[in-house]
Amino acid sequence: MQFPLHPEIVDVVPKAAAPSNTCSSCNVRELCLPVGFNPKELEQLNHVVSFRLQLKRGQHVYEAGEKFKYLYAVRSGCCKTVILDAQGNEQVTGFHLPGDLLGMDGINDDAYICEAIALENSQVCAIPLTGLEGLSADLPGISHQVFRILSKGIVQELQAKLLLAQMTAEQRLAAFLVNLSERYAARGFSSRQFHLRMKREEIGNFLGHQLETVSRLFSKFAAQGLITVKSKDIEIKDLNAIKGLLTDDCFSAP
Amino acid sequence: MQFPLHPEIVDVVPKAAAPSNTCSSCNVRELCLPVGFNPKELEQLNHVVSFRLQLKRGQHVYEAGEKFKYLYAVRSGCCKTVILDAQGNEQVTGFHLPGDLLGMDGINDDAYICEAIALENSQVCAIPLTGLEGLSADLPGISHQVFRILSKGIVQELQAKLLLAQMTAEQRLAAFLVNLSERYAARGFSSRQFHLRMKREEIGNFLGHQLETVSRLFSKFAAQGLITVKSKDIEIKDLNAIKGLLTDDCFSAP
DNA sequence: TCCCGTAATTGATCCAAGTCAAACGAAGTG
DNA sequence: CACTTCGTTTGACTTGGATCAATTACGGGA
Repeated sequence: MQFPLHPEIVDVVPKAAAPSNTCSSCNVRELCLPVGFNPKELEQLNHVVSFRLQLKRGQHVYEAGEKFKYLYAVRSGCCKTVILDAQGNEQVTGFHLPGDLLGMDGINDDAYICEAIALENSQVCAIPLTGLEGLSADLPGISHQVFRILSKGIVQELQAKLLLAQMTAEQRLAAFLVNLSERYAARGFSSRQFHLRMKREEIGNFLGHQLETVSRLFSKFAAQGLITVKSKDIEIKDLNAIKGLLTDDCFSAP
Repeated sequence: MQFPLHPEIVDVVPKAAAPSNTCSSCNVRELCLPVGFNPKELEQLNHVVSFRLQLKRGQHVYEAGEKFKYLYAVRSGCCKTVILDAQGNEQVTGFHLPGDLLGMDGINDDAYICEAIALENSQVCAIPLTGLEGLSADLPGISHQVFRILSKGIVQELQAKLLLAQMTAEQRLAAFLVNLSERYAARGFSSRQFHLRMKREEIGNFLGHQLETVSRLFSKFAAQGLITVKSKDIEIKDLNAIKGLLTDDCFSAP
């Protein structure tokens, strides 16, 4: 079920053909690049978005080494980003939900360092950076918005560093669940029940562990009554207890 | 020997008093924010830099939680950046040499997430982001330059993630030495001999290991003839062999 | 509906790195 | 200069998670 690395044909959703498909009407606009934009700014952003891609599960949004052209905003679905080392080992660098921006690693060297792959059928919006720069004459706040979003990317990576450098496997998985729960909640989905779009192997890789470790910990958490696990369906039963694992104070008050 | 967290008095080096202290004349300008700038752009940048700080070893450039005001460029010396978790555990997020920019994590939420501390007597230049934004009317390339530098920060963190998630202790220390060696070389210092400004504990923390592990590996590398270690003075004896550790192919050609 | 390939679980064993501890060395202070 | 403190090295032992291996469960296609 391997899709071609870079599909020749993808469904391009032209702006004109789907007038409802705008940033102004997008239900993740407050989680995405235009967070806090006024209607005028939103309207301008509509014109900057070059196109929208409909991706099937397994398809690439962009590949490592490809020339940087766009930032991509996830509009629906779920993507993973991956960095490859010299020997071709994959390291999953993130899981991305609607509103998340992909491709920020490509600006520096004008080529994507990571690659982004859809974990389920997904829509992404292609936003040319030059287009945003063009807007900044009219709307001077745009550049600052991009600064903030890039800075947010840095902060997220720094926090991931903390997780990878200091936390136990148990804590990492707890942090992963809390993070997903909060992000689903922010998007209007249940924070208690959700369906994992990635497999154990990808979770393990992302967290710096093996898939067996992830599987064992899911079982352990379930046995402790913290969650229920039915394959990829997770139900959070005791969010506070899961959060409690993150503060490694083993003498914490009951 | 604990310095006050935020010293009341620091030596402020006013621009007017030290005309040679400009970006145009700075010997790390090609490694710093103005990489690739033409003389006109450099001249403009001189006026944006608000002040330069002279820091003693142990002094903070900025603290976590402090309101974001400036990006700081290391002009001389060496700084570390540190992120603190909920329990106050420190995670060293980077070691910064002349030309490196600090504080990019502060843009997102308008407050610094990390803190930056001088590891030796150091000079840093304070660059207000608003000042850079002000320049972009005249010099439209400035914003893109900041995008690139923020993107570079993201790429560096992604590579660090790869290191923390996949590499053995040996590989991490090897990567650390190669990285330092290359960065010293880029600054015109010896790539073979250098003086570590940080202690074993800080190296270990940065690499996600204990200080004992770092110490043992320095001894091991020395026993293998890859380096010599005299306290904090390192001499690289066989850079290729050290690089070879990074490609974990144990059947690599001789 | 039944297959078949993929994903997930669980067990047994092993090892890299952590932890604890002790001794040594270097650097700053009165 | 000696004292004290901080940093480093090295050893002995422990352990969390990796690795190897064997089932079991799931999901998509005919």
